[in-house]
Order: sequence, then structure tokens, then C-alpha cells
Amino acid sequence: MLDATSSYEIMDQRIPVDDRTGRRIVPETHSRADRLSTTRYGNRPTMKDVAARAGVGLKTVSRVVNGEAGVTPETEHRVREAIEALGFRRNDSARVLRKGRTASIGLVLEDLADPFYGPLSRAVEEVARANGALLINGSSAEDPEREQELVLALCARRVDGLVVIPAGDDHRYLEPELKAGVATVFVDRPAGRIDADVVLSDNFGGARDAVAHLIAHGHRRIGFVGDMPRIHTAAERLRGYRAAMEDAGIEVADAWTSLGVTDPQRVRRAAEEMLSGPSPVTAIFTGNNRVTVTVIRVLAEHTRRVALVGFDDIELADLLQPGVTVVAQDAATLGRTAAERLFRQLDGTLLTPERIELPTRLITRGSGELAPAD
Amino acid sequence: MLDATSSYEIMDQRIPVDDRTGRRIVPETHSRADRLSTTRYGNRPTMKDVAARAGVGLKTVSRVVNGEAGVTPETEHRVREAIEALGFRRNDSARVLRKGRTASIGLVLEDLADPFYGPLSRAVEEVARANGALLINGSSAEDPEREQELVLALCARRVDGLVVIPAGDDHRYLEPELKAGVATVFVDRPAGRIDADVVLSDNFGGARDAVAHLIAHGHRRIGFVGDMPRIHTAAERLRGYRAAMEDAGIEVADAWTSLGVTDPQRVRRAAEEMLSGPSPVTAIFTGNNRVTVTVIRVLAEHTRRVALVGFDDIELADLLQPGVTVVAQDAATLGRTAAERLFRQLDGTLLTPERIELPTRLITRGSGELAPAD
DNA sequence: CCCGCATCTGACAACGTTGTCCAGGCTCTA
DNA sequence: TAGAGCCTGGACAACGTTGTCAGATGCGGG
Repeated sequence: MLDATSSYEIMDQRIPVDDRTGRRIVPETHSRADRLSTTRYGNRPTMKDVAARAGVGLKTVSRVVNGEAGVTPETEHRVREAIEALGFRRNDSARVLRKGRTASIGLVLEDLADPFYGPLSRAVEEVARANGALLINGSSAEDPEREQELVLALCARRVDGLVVIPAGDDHRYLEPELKAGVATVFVDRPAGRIDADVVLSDNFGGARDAVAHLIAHGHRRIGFVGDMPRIHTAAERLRGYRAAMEDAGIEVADAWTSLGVTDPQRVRRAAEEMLSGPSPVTAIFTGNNRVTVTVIRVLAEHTRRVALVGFDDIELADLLQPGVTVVAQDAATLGRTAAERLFRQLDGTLLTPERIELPTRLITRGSGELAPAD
Repeated sequence: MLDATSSYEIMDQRIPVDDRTGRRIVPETHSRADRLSTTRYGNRPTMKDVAARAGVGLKTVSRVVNGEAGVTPETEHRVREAIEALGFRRNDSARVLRKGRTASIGLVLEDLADPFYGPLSRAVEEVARANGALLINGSSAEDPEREQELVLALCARRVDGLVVIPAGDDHRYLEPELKAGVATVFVDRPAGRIDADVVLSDNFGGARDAVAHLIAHGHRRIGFVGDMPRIHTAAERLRGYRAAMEDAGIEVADAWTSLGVTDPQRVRRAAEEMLSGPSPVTAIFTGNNRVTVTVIRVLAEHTRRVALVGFDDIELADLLQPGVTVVAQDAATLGRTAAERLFRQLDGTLLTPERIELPTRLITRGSGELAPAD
């Protein structure tokens, strides 16, 4: 997957990391880069060209392009004509090099295709836009190494700031960047081993409430299907589940929890085992949207009615029979809050790293209110 | 309005923002950034610094960083130590300026939060990654002006290529860019007034099949709820609806079609009118995923059973009662195909613009097979 | 008529990197 | 031991832009 030969610009940066292959990459990429064209940028006109055509100095063009004062309307007109005639477009790379700010921020998340991250990403984008910045984003696919790769590639491009939904649990590699002034906010999960701004959902509280809700409806044998406890959110939700059970004086049987299983087939099997073991569960608490969807499918095939509460809301959850009770977190607010803090870091308003925890909301729709059916 | 000069106004918009922060930041950030230093990039070390510390020449550092041959292991070691000690990270802006390629591509779509675009975006990202490029993306919010703004901002950053899901219908503003060698592929909707690569779904065929399917199940009064015909996909789907009706010799009543209404409340009203007019429909064909979801809600409140086929697949569609029959298009394949063509343009394999149409797939789940209930 | 001032314009350096080219030192051979 | 050839390392220019500063121009007042 991480085919070194095919990835050249970014991977060069990784050379310290994988020294073995590093050397071999370079010659092979020649074929690609060099076949492209003989002239850089396909020979785009520069300010110099515009200046020559308009018969003015370089700096005058710059002034026109940037709307600076001190240019006669007549001169400005000539310059604009030249710009249009040549199809000139300012080269922001050079501008960045000169000015030191890129007006772009990076967003690293797990998977852009996940319906949880779409709205989050969009919210970040909107804030970026309001601050005149573009958004570069990348998916880590829950792989710490890939996360680091992406983050460092973004830093090499000198993004002004980073919004990171971390996959790994050690972010000391970011220390030089933080020192260098790259604004950074972690979202959804905290940073590992460094001091940084964090915006989280109240995963523990949400999970505890969800399970307490099931207990309040008479359940005692409650299953939990969650992700790897290595992931902070998964660990917190597990903790919430355990806390609620303990609060109610219920001992949790080993067979009731499934951790770290995520692909649909295996989630399916895990759920079925809970439902058919010697002490079968009467309710299930699912740890994220994907798991919830799979478990809904499993339950739909069962005749026995099993209660369900899921973490994360799901589209159409209200239209299923029964409606799916969930603990909803607000992805858009999560993203917006993080991005706003990022820009406040950048304009110097925000000084000390904080940990912000947003509340979750239990939405009852039926599936979580079913009575136990033994 | 959309002349060449406006692009600079776009950047000018950014500049005031930039300047406001840029200028004022410096003093204010003292506490955070200046704890470390006072200059640009928070005084990041450059190759020069590394060279000085390692006691070698500038170019030698460059060689080490880029894995070029011609450096003794011992020298290389010294350089790497200096790099680590200083926390040096190559400045890709300068690199880009020098080399002329950014190894990044831009993706402009309607709304990242839409479940249709998430997978598409992710697919583009994966292809970009395989080719060593990063992805910058922006949402046009279905606004042609904003689309142009975004596209031109991306061009100013000298992205190597663009994947565009257009909102507007006139893309002549892209001509200078195309000439300058910016690889461009349009997705989901064709480019307007320029000759460019396009990857589309078979919207017309899919819609016609969907409506024919309803007709085959005995329906004659079939409603269509779609988006503004200004949007190519919406127009094509409308055309498909009309073609199927005409093929069956059915005259379409005005009251049966709703176009350009998208927000849930008004879609709801539109659907209810179709269902309660003098000649109420017995089936509805919905033109995109958001509309489908809303109409499902409306139908769920009705006692009379109304058939439904939706364009675009929906998560959990199989678990509803009845399951939702849809015409599915494969967003990921759409994105992947487009991105692959983009990189083939870049490496010179692909020379002439083409129009590629991907088939859609009718997935029957129950709602489209209901008999008419008058 | 000239000076001072304000307004407009342009030459030049700098941003951090990479490509070119040359210098110096080494090894190997005659 | 001298000369050829190779290998390593460094000086320098260039990429396209912006900030600085000084020069040119025009105008009004003394």
C-alpha cells in the first residue's frame, strides 16, 4: 500500500523514517516528473511578463494585483488589461515563501467517507473559509504511522494550523512544529504525550447514561460492542459502560463485551454470540455508528426483541421499527469549536491549551426502551 | 462579474483578513510564539541553519534531505543529527517554487457533509495518495460564484490538477489554467462551454429505468421530486422521468412534478400536495438522496401505501418497512475514475478529453414494487 | 523661477529551496 | 611519482513574489 516508488514528493519527507528504500525512490520518479512538460507550470506568465507587456515596473503589477494604493487609474487599467490578455494568475507559492503564511490549514481524520466525519470536516472548512483559509485534508485510516506521515507532510507545506483526529497515542513528533508556532487542535480524541488543545465529546458520560437508561428499563444482562480500547473514545465508552453496570451492582460477564472488532462480518458474529450464549443479553450498547448499523441488521433477523442503544446518531434512525435510541454527539459543533480555537490560537487570543468537553444527548426512539425479553 | 479581474478581488478579500491577523498577530503572539522567537514561521530552522550546525555546505543538507547520492555516511550522519537537534522540516513552499510541481490536487464539490460526496472524496484522496499527492478540498455550496472562487484559489496555489463537481455552467474562466497545463476532470456533471474530461453517472438511463420499473408495477400517476433543472444531474433525471412516461404513453400532470425545492420543509409540502391533489400520485420518484429521505418521512405518516424509488442509495434503506428501492450510483468509482484520469493527464498518458458515463444499478427492496393503491 | 512636498513608480534584496558547475582530494594505474 | 578519473562538497544563481527605499514627476507657493 505504501508504495514508495509511486509517491515522491511527500515520501521524500519520510526518508529519515524509511531509510532503506529512500535511496531507490529518487531515480525512478524521474520518469514521471520529467515526462510532464519541458517548462515549469506549462510556462505560466509571471508578474514580470505582465509588467513588460503593460510597460510598467514589476512592483506596480504587484500593487495592482494586491489592491494596494498608489497606482493611477490609467496605469491600473493598463496592468489589468495585460493580466487578462496573458491569463496571469498570481503564484501563491512564491507569495507564501515571501510572506510566511499559507492561509491554509490541515485536517487529519480517520476516514472522510464516514458519515460522522463529513459534517465535522465541513464545519472546519466553513470556519477556515470565514478566516480566508483553504482546507487540506487527509485520512489516516486509523493508522498511527499514516497519521504522522500526513501531519508532517502538512507541516512541510507550512499549513498555518492543524486539526487532528489522532489515530496514534504519541504525538511528541509534533513538538518541533508546536514550538515553531503551528496552531494545533486535537478533536474527538486527546493528544498523546504533548500538551495541546483538545475538543472532545463526553464519551464516558454519554456511554454511562446510555447503559443506565437500559438498566432503568429493567435490563441487567447488557452487551457492549465497541472498538479497540487503544482508541480513546472506545476506551472511554467502555469505561462508561462498566461504570453504569457497577453503579447498578451488576457484574459484567466476559461474554458480554466485544472489543476491537470492526468489520461487519465479525461484528455480526460477536453480536450473535452475545445473544445466544449461556446467559444471553437482553440489550446491547453499541460503541459507534458503524457497529450500530451492523447490530441493527443482526437484531432485525432475530425474533426475540433485544433492546439497543447506539453511540452516534444515524440517519433514518427514527424510521426503523423500532426507532433506534442513540447517544448523539454533534460532529459539526465538534469541528466548528476546534477550528475556531485554531484561529484564535493564530490571532493570539488563545494562550493556554485547554480540554473542552461537549455534552452528548440521549435521543429515545424506542429501541432503548424495550423491556427485557428473556 | 466573472471576469479575470475578479480573481484578484477574491484574493484581495483574503488579504484584508490576512493583514489584519498577519500584522497584528506578531506583537500579540509574543506570549505563545515568541516565547521561542520573533520571526516568520516562528523562526523555523532552514537548511542553512542545519548546514551551519553540521559544518557542511547548504547543498549537502539538501542532498541528505532528498536522499540524493554523493554524501559520505559519516557526513550524512552529522547532517541528520543536526536536523533532529534543530527540528528542521523542509519548507515545501520553497521547494514548489523551485520545482514547479506542488504534488497536490484540488477537489471542489458541493458539500462535504453530504453522504454522497464523502466516499467520492475519499476515493479521490486514495488515488492522490497513491500518486504521492495531497488533497485540498472545498465546498461550493452549489454556488457558481463560490465554485469559481475556490477553483481559482486552488490554481493560485498551483495545484497540479483539479477534480471539479461543478455548480456553474460556464467554465471558460478555466481556459488559461487548462492552457497552463492544470489537469482537470469534471465529475458528476459536465463542464460548461469548455472541452474537458468528464466522468458522469448515467442519470438519464437510471431515472428512466426507475420510472419504467414503477410503470411495470402498474403505476400511471407517478410523481417526481427533483432539484433545480439548472443542475445537470437534476435535468437529466427529469428527462429520464419524462421519457419513461412518454414511452408508456402517459401524460404527465403539472402537479406531479416538483423541481428545485430542496429544503426538507418545502419538499414535505410538495410531496403532500402530490399525494392529495385531484389526481393523487400512487408512486413517487425522488431525484436525490436528501429528497428521498424527506419523502420517506412523509410517506411513513401516510396510511395509504405509496410506491417509491429514489435516486442514490441510502444507508439502512434495506431495513426500513418496506425496504427502499433505489437507483444506486457508485460515488467511490466516480471519484476513483476521475482521479485516475487526472493523473493520467499529468503523466501524459491521456491526451484527448473524453466523456465517460458509468452505469447505475436498480436495487429493488420493496418500496418500488408496491402495487398502486388508489 | 525655484524649492518643497506629495504622489506615483521602479530597482533591488530577500524568502528557502534545488540545479549547475567547479574545486579539491582521493584512488588507481602507468 | 605523476596523471587520469572518480567521488565528495560547496558557491552561486534561479524560482516568483513582496517590502524597502529611493528616484521621478507634477504641482503649488514663495
